[in-house]
Amino acid sequence: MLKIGELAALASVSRDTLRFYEKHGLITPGERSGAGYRLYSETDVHRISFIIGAKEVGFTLNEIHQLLELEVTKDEKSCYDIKQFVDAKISIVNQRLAEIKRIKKSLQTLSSACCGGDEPATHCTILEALSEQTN
Amino acid sequence: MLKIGELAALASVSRDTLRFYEKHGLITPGERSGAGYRLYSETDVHRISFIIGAKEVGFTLNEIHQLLELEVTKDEKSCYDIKQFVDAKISIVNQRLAEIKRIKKSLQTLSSACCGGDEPATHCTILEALSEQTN
DNA sequence: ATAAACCCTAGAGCATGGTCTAAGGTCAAA
DNA sequence: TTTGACCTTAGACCATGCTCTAGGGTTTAT
Repeated sequence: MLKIGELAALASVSRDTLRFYEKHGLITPGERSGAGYRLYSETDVHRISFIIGAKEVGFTLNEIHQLLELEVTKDEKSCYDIKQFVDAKISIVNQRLAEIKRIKKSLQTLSSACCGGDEPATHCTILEALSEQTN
Repeated sequence: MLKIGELAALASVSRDTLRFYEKHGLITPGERSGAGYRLYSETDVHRISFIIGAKEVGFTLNEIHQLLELEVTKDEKSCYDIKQFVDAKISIVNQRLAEIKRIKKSLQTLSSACCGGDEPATHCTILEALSEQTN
């Protein structure tokens, strides 16, 4: 059984983060020592590593919550359910990707229209472009 | 001179948003009517459209603040300064882009390793992959 | 025995970009 | 004149993901 600081070190997160995850239902309390210290089992360690893995691939804590429910009830779920979940996330990520690409393009258009020279920016094309009504 | 609701309609933002921008120093008060109503001039309209344009190309409100300062003092700035600012933002956007692409790839790897079939997810490769220690 | 290092709780604070509420005052039309 | 649509303020609230503080108890090493 690990104390919170030990698990925190193991998982490279802060103690506060672990308590935060607990408060938000991502990781269930487990046991407590006589003095009220949290004690983490193997299962808890596994769960934390699941959370961190999911965070790393871009799931929000909310989505991880849902994933954990899928995991807990996985014997009643099909692979199809799980894959659907991931695919839905992929399409969200695709939207964000498109949005960021759009932004990048706009910025590049701005930048390349500007001479970038020494002259005062009184009539800088960048500032002028930003002032234009878009709606 | 426009009242706040008129400018809000014109700019397609809420009245609250305009007051919020004012509170955060993005748009200076301008005049007030006898009853204390905000009155927006042509210059203010121009400024709002600048803010909205900048938001649309992906600048944060903080960055817009800096851009507005550049705009106000543009006679003392060079095109070089302005272009530098935009280019710095482009490199931030590039980082975000790379991060999102990484996430997308991870998700696709997860998804494509999963059979997606009817069988119970007891040994679903997705859940297993998420559980693996990454550090 | 005492100080350092750890643990606990509840709750505030941060950054981002607003939205909403309460409790009022004002203005225009019917 | 009274209703409804508009305006004012200060401050609370939302989501996201923590981080920090205050005020306390415990454990461990010297």
